Amino acid sequence: MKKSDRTRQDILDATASSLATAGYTATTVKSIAETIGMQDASIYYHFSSKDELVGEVLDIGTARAVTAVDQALAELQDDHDPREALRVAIIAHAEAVLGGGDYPRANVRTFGQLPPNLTHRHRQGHRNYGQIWTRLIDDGVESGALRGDLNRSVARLIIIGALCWAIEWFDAGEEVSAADVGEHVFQMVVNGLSIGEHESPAVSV
Amino acid sequence: MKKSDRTRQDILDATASSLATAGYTATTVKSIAETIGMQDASIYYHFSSKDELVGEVLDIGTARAVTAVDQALAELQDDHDPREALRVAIIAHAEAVLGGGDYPRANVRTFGQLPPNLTHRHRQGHRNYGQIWTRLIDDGVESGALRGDLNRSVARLIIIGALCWAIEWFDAGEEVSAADVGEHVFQMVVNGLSIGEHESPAVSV
DNA sequence: GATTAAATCTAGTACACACTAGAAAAGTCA
DNA sequence: TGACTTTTCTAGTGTGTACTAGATTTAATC
Repeated sequence: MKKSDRTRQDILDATASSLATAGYTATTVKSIAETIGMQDASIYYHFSSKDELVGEVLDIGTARAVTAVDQALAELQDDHDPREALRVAIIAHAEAVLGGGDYPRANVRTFGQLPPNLTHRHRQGHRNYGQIWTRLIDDGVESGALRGDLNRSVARLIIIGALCWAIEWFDAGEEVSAADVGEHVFQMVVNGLSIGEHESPAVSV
Repeated sequence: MKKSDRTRQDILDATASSLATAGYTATTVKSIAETIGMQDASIYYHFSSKDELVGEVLDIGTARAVTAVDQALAELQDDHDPREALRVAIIAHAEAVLGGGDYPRANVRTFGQLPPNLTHRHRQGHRNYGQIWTRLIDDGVESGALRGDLNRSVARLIIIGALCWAIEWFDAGEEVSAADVGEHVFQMVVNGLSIGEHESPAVSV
């Protein structure tokens, strides 16, 4: 492995870490360089611009989240309940984004803070990720395991949103683990907080 | 009403609008001034700093969200179901943050992008808002209407998170209204997506 | 060990930002 | 109208940012 590759990796790691904890604006080229003991100008030998560097970090983050969910789903038995698939995916997402490394966390943390060109660059990746969840919900509804009276797209975004927002309050030091958060989201959005019979009033959307 | 008060209000409005759509970093003093046809230096006659101005916008946003939820709860009948209180609060929050004005939207949109001093300044406001929801969930659990096997704090944050993240995808132009989003969140977290009996496996947290 | 290539540093540029000082204009009221 | 206050503008400062050019050092190769 060339020295260049190692340095490049160090830069990516430092950037992911900074993005995950400090956000996009507070992640400056200078601060990244300082973290790994370099001059800021040296970064540009490895990356053509800050946004090129950030973009690569976000690409890695997306890929890792997708891999985590895909892998968790692949380990399911063939005759699994669609609810179980949703549960496994939710927990995998929670662990990837909350308990996992800096890359997926950087992705969620900087969502909504990125300059337009970076937002646009990752639109397709987000769409692809969304489709995993669309399929899970469609399977559930069509097999009769999940309610069909709700807007599936809205349902999908609510689940992902509950998980993504957790990054704002989740504290790895506390007694609640990333998997616990996932389990709670599953319990709430699939089984519901309510005790007793559902009323399920019609929601026409 | 003095001219100064009118101008001051214009500045606040422009700031709220910019924060709600562009976020904290992209909201510059110059851009605010341009919106209302002034020079950027003139802003400082009315506010001592950018963060003082932004802080005031966020204070107003918090106050409006609290008022919206409080008011909705006050209109409930005395013998209401605790689930109905939760429903009303969720929908009120959704309408305030998604369908309402720029001020509450600015609050949610800039969450996680603010400099430390502003984050600290609004910690108490967020705590107060959280307590409204804590009480709603406690009432539900203690009256036997809601499950008691989940961590109530996590449950509260998941509900608020699902609602707050909606600001990232909600499009006022589409056919799904802010109240629809609230109704969906309620249906999911309270009644659940699942059809049929709950399994409710024990979650020990 | 000399030669070449790779990697980093020094020293800058240009620009956008929040913010300031003091002059100018606009508004108020006798 | 004239004196005074309030509000806004012009013209700047200083700082932090991404980024560049070219010299310098470090590593690899013969």
